[in-house]
Amino acid sequence: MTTAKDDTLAVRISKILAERIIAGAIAPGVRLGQDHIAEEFGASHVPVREAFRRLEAQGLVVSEPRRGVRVAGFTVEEVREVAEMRAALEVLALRQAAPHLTKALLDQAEEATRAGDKATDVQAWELANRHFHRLILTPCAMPRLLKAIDDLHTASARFLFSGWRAEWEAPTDRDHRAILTALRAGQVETAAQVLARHVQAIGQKPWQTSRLKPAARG
Amino acid sequence: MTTAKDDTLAVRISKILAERIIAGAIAPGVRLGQDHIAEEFGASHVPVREAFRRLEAQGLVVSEPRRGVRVAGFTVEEVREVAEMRAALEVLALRQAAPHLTKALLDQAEEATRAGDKATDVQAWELANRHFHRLILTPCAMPRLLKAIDDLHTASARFLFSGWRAEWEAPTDRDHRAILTALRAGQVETAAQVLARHVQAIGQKPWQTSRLKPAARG
DNA sequence: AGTTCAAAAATTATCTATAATTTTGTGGCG
DNA sequence: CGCCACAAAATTATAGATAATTTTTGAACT
Repeated sequence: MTTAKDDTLAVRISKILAERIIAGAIAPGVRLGQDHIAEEFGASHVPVREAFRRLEAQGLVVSEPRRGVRVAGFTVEEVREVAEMRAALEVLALRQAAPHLTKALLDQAEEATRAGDKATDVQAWELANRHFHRLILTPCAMPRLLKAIDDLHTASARFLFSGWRAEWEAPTDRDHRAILTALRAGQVETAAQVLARHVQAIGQKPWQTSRLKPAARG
Repeated sequence: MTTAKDDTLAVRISKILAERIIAGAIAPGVRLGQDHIAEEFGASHVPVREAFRRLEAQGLVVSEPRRGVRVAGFTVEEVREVAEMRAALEVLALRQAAPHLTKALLDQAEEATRAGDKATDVQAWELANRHFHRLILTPCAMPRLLKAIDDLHTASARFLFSGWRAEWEAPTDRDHRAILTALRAGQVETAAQVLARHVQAIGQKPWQTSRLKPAARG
């Protein structure tokens, strides 16, 4: 599903590397050697370099000239930053999307929420969660905005998958339902406010108990 | 100033191309042939391709697989979209920056406003305008947010330089002064609201009289 | 023993040349 | 007039080589 056949090789490599980084298979701070990656994919270094540029634009790796690229680390501040940006942009998207929301779309969104209820692992839940957000935001018809939100969502998924949270169900799904209720009642501003708090909360909760440490390895 | 000596060749090429696109030297829709560009810069196609990926991430070009890249066009809807995104993100940045704003910074911002008053061409005014926004937003200390705002500002500059506006001074500078007054009085929310309207207005005004046409060439 | 400096190794960044795939343009033919 | 085949051009990808820079290694010296 993720790797389309008509994509360019650089795009395919970047998608696979992105999946690994998001899933935590490659730790933050680890260096990605271009020859090493090229050899693994049976490719030359040229498409690998292009893949690096794509990942850099997404914020998944950082590149220092003549020093190669390394997996981006994430501090508490960066997690908060991504959450705040998501909140600001998703609220904008929701306000613009609201007039175009149909009953059918809201029903689909409710189904996505139920799918989140039934999820037994983080991956499945995250899939349903992303689906919910996309369903209610896409009708804004602002491609640049949606792309930006999607990249931020990807960054959020990194934090989610790093294994610090066991209670990802209850509060989130309650928020989802409150958003849908408000939207059905035509109370767009209420929905936007709940959405803002909902997204911000994702970036704030876990560090009350456990602290996320960046990888020591260089 | 724009091209640092220790930058990689791909970065230098992308910066020069970005300047041309922003200045309107290359029209929207025009195809950028990699060999053509490579020859002009006396480089090979490898760094040129990497430069394309950077420009793509900034939204200055669009890339279609196996078809090369072309300068991104901008429709009325896209201009609005960029303005709305800027408004949302700059408001967020201002709220976070407000507690760290010092009198010295606000004085600098006022000086930037005065520089905008004295500007005789669009380029000089845009430089002062960007300086003003950066001064009051940078203290938020959120690098990802600031980078996103900067890219959106670049996109705004494209519209500004496309020659549709002769009256770029009066209302903007009035807004700048209102923002500074509110900030000095500690009225952050007021400042944020003026900033939001101010940025949104940039994307709304000109099309009441003259309409921007995309390049006809395909 | 620890620090500093220099040589060596590894890696990045680039170029040249070439092949493969795809798009595009042209011309003929039904 | 439309459609198919063929040719030309451009993008995408590979391979090997070279220059420049960073990192590592090792040895001399205090």
